[in-house]
Amino acid sequence: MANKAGSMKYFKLKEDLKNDILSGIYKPGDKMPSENQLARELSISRHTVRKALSILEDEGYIVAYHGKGTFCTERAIHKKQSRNIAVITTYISDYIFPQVLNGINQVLTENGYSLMFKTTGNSRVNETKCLEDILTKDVDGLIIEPSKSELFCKHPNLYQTLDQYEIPYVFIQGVYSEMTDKPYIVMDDCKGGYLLTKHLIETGHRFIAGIFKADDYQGKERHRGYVMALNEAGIPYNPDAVIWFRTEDRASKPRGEIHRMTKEGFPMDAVVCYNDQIALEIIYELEALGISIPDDISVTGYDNSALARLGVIKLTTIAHPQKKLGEMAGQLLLEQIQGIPNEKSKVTRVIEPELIVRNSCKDRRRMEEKR
Amino acid sequence: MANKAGSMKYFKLKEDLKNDILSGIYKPGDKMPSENQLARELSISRHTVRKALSILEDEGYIVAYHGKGTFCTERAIHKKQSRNIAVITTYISDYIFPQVLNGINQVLTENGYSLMFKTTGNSRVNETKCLEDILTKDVDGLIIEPSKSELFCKHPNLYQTLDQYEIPYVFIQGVYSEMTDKPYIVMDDCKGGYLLTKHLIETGHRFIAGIFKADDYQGKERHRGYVMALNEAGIPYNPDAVIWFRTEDRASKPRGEIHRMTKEGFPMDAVVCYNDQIALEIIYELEALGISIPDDISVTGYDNSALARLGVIKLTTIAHPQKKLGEMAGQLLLEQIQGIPNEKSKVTRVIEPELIVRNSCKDRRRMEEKR
DNA sequence: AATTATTTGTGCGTATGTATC
DNA sequence: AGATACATACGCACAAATAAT
Repeated sequence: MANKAGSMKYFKLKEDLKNDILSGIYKPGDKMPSENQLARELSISRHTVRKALSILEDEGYIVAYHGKGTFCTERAIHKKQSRNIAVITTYISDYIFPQVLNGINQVLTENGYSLMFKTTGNSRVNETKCLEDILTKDVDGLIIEPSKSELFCKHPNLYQTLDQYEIPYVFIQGVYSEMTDKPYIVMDDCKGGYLLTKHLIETGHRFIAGIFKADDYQGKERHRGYVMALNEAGIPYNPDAVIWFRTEDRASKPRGEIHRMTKEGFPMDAVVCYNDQIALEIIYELEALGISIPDDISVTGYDNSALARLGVIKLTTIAHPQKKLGEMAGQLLLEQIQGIPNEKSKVTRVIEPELIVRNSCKDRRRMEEKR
Repeated sequence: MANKAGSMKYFKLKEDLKNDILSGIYKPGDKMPSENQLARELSISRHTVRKALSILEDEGYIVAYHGKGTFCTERAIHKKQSRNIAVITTYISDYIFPQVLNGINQVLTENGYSLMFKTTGNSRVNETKCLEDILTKDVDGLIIEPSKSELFCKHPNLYQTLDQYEIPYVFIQGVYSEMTDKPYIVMDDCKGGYLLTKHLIETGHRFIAGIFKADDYQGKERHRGYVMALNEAGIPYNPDAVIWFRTEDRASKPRGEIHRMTKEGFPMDAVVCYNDQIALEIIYELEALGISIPDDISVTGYDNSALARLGVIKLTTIAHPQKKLGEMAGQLLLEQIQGIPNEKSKVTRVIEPELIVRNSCKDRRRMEEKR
C-alpha cells in the first residue's frame, strides 16, 4: 500500500542520498545515518534502505563497515582509478617515437600506471576511432600527439566528452590551434627553425631553400622560424625556395622538387629540412646529381635522431630531447590527475631547442676571406 | 536455526549455480529454475535465492527478464572480452623492439584490440610485477618476451593463474625451457649462429672468436650454432675464444675482454658477435687498437638492425624480420583467443634466419690464392 | 574483563505489483 | 482470464563486529 507514483522507493532514496553526497551534505569520510535510523525517519522498511545503500556501495559512493556504520567514500569515487593511461601517437616505431614512449613509460610505470598504446598513422579518421575506443575503456588520463595538427580539429566533441568525464589529457609534439588552452608540451619549433637558419646565414649562406611539412604544427612553426631569421638578416623571403609536402607525398615530393630545382638551376647554397629523415633523402638526391655536400650545398636536419650521427655525413641539426619530452608529458599528466580539477588546467611547457653543429654544413665565410 | 557451518546460504547457492553453469549443466540460453522453484527445492527462502541470483546477474552469468524467467547468458560471460591485450617486453625503445611492437600493433588493432605495453628492463622481478599487474586488469591475451629467458622461470605459478583464467599467451624471442609446450615464436637462433660461422669458415677464417649473451635463450642458441659449424668443419672448439656476458656487464665486458685478448696476442681472424650492437662496439674497440676491419679481423653481427646498414662498415649479419615477428605473434595470439581452448595449444612457429653479407667480413681465400 | 548498545550482515515469511505467456 | 515469474516492499529474528561502559 502507499505505493503509487514515486514507485521504487529504494531508487528514489538512492538518488536522494547520491545528491546529498554530491552536493556536499555528506562529505567524504562522514558517517551516514544508520540503516535503522533512515528506515525510521523515512518510514520505510530497513530492507528498502539496505537495497538503496547496497547500490550506492556498488557505485562507490559509500562503504559499509560491519558493526561500525556506513561512511561516505573518501575521495569522490565516480573517478574509478583504473590506473590505466592511454597514449595515442601517429607512429610507434618510426624515428623519435620509441624514445618518447620510453620516457612516458618510465615515469608512469614508476607511479604505478599501466600504458595503453594506440597509433593513428597520422590519419584523423583513425584518431577519432582511437578516442572513441578509449572512451569505452576506462583510463585515468591520456597523452596524445595530434594527427595533422595544423588542420582543424575534427572531433572537438570527443575532447568535450573527455572533459565531461574529467579525464585529463596532455598534447605532445603539437596542438590543435583551437585547443591551446589545454595542457601541452612542445618544443619551441619556431626557435629551432630560427636557430638553424640563423646559423646558416652567419656562416655565409645567402640562398637558403626550405623544406617543410604542411600538415602539422611543427612544420608550420619551423617555417615561421626560418622566415624570422631571414627577415632579421634582411634577406628577402622567396616562396619559390620553399617546398611544402604532406604526409601522403612525404616519400616523393621533397626529392622530386629538389631534383627539379637543381635541374632548373635554382640558386641554392643551403637547404633547411623539416627533419633528419628528409635531410638524408635530400643529401642522397643531391649527391646523385653530382652535387657535393657540404662543399656545394649545406643541409640541416632536425631532431638529432640516430640517423643524424651514424652516416658519413653527420647532420647539423636541432637536439630533440626525446625521452625527456616523454618524461615531461608523463609528469604533467600525473599532475593533472592528482591535482585538483579546474585548477592550473592551462599548464604548458615548452622545450628549448639546441643547435648541434656537425659536418653537413660548410662555413662559407672562410672561402670569401680567402679570396 | 539450521545455520552453522555452511553459513551464508546465498553465497553457497551462488557458487553452486556458477559451477553448474561453468560445467555445462545450464548451457547458454537455457532457462534457469524459477526463484520459487529453487526456494522450494532447496528449502530456503525465496529472498535468499534472489540474493544469490542478483549477484550472479551482476557477474554476468545470468540475465533476469521480468515475467519470463532467468536465463543463462548467451556467450559464456566469464570471458569478459575486454578486447585488451597486454604486451610485455624487456625494452621498448631499444634496437629491434619498436619494429616488433609495430607489427604486433598493426595486426591486433586491425582486429579491434587495444594494446597495453609493459617493460621489464630484463629484470625478472619486474616481470613478476608486470604479470601480477596484468592479472588485476582484464586482458584477453598476452604476448611476452621472457626476461633472462635462459634462467629458470621465477614464477610458474603466475603462468598457471593465466591458464586458470584461460588467458592465452604467446612467447616471443625466447622461451623458458620448462615452458616449451606453450606457444612461442622464435627465430632459429641456432641456425643463425651456424650460418654466420659457416660463412666465415667458407671464406677462409680459422681463428673465430665468439661473443654471446649468457642469460638469454638467444645467446645460448647462437652459441650452439657457432659450435656446430666449427665441429662440422673439423675446427676444434676453444672455450677461451668465447666471451660470455650478461645483461649487467653488457656495456663493459665484451669490449674489455676483446681488448685483453688482443693485447695478449690471442690469435683471431674473425669475431662472431651476439648482435649488431655488440659488433659495432667491438669494431670501435678494435679500430681504436689499430686493427683494421675487415682487413685484419672480420666481424659479424646479428639482427640486421638499422645500425648494420648505416655506418661506414656495413655489417655482415642475420636478417631479423622484426615487424614480421610481431605480426606473427599477434596472429598466433588471435588464433589462441578465437580458437577452441585446449586445442592446438602447442603451436610454435620458427622463423628461418637469412644470411646478409656486407663489408664487415673479408674473403681470405683470395689472399691464399694470390700467394 | 565482561556487558551492553549500536550497527551492519544474513535469513525467513509474507504481500503486492507487474510483465509475459 | 489466469497462471507463472520476476520486482518491490514490509516486518521480524538472529549473527557478528564494534565501541563505549
